[in-house]
Amino acid sequence: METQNNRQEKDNENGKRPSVDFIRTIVAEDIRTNKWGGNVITRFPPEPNGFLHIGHAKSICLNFGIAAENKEGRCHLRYDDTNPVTEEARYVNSIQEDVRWLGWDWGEHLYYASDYFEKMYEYAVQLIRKGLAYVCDLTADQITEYRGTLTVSGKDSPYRNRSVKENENLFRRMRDGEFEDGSRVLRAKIDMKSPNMNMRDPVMYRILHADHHRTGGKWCIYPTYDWAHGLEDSIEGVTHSICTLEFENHRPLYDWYLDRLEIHHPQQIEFARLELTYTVMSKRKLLQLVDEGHVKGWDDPRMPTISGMRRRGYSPESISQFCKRISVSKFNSTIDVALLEHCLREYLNKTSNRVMAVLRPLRVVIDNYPENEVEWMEAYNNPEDQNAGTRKVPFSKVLYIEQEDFMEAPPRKFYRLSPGKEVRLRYAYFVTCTDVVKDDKGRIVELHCSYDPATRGGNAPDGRKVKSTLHWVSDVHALKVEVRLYDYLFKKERPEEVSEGNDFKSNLNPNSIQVLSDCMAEPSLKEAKPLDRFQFERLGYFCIDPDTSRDNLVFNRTVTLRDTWAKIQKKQQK
RNA sequence: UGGGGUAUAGUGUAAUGGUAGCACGAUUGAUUCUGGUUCAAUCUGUCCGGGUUCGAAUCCUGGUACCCCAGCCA
Repeated sequence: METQNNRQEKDNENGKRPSVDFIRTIVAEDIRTNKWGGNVITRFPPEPNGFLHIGHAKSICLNFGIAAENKEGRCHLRYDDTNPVTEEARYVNSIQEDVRWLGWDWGEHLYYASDYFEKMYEYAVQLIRKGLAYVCDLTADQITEYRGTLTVSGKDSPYRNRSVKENENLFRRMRDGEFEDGSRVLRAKIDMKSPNMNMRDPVMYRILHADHHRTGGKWCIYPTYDWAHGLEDSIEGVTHSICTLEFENHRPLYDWYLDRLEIHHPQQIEFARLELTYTVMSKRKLLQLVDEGHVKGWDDPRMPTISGMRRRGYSPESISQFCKRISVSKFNSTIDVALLEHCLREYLNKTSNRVMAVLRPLRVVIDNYPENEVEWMEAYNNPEDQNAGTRKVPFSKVLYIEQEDFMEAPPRKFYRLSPGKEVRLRYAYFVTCTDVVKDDKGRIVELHCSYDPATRGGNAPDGRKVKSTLHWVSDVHALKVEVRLYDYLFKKERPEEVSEGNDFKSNLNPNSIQVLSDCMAEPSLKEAKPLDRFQFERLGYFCIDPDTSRDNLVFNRTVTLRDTWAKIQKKQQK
């Protein structure tokens, strides 16, 4: 919010009007004209049938954000729990945890659509009495048939003209459980010839003898989305009911119900849902990945779920920043995941303590360094944050460096270690490679180097420069840790683009996870706790996974550092 | 001639009749004890055709493309 205010000030300085998205423009105009008595009441209305994902975060930041920006604003967290067959209490809990983690507070405004069931029933009776709703005995197939198609208008149900009395009686008996699932529905009497399919006598209630996660067996009729949603908004006094684009066609129905009932009528506003490259965003597809075991659960660090991203090492700040940057519009867009990663790195760079860890260790012996000697070298915890202080890192005769930091026959622009070359070991000494030891298959197993004692701390008194600085870990002090490397879940930028006969899962990336169990980390990491974040120098940002145990530290790679060398390599290969 | 939406650099997003700007990205260079960070420069754009106007991304008009709708899901 601070950023938002700063931006507005800056724009005003230039004499320009602050640029805000179209929804905030509407809200601001409504405040100016006192349309809602100065109130701004929004809501975030998830159905508890899955975990929240980054797309929901966009909606959360929008709804809670708008409320927070306005003096009289508030945002409700409301569970849209009108379908007992797909909803579960465990989802209710995860949703609250995620919204809270993202930094938002609904205060006492936590609501459930299921708490309004009685009230909704009464409103339905009102509509029946006004002759605007009727009980229909057509089967589901028949209803579909009578509805017509996009280009052919529908025809009236034979039950459309039942008397008010009969409708009231039948509806009462639906509620009382006299009828089987699917045998009858309550429908709004609107217009079977409407070009908008949603207006062709939509179903308001269906019979469902199913236990609800909150109301248990109390109800056997459940309201449909269109009937329920506007009532929920109305009952809560919502002013701006913000939803995604696919509900645009439903707005006339939203308006119709509230107009006929003559009750508080919020304004529905639609925006484009978030799509991201290299991932899928629909709950249905994410559920499929979980159920079919393509990932280890809703909170798998590869998932675009809030819980997955949290476990991966994302901060709420970076997600909020991302939502701010992408803004809100009605254009169906796909955001480059690089922008998300940019926001992530931006935050992590400023806040993460640096440590040294080696992912694929290569043993290095410093031949001229005294046996059994240990020096504790001073290292900055975070060069971006002076308050982060320093720590001591042990240096000794036998070390590990990264396998990829050594090449026997280096290509052009390879600045790292190779035979005869001198490099710096970060915060320690300059070393020169003197010998390469191989096994009988010709694989490099050990390096021998000499060090220059005059370069202690990392600088040469004679002023000579070195092209490269390597990270390292002392053998005897090293913590052996597990590191899980993640890549995009899908190989294609747009996983939905598939060849004939395939679905999005054919684009799954088989290498989206790689587990390294023989990594070496500096000893300061010993006391790290789940969700602690670090930068492994020169490698990326890492976060302790909850799978960590006392004798096995497990790290998730949140995101790599930007890697110019990798780009050069890629180009050289071409 | 079913209805409802949307079109601005590669990706997003501003400009509300008056210099098409910003971010990400890409490229190049500088700085650097992280090939990180930071800094500088460069790159690429108004869907198409007419019209109104001194002046159009913006207004009018005619096209085109894409998205959504035929659940008793939300």
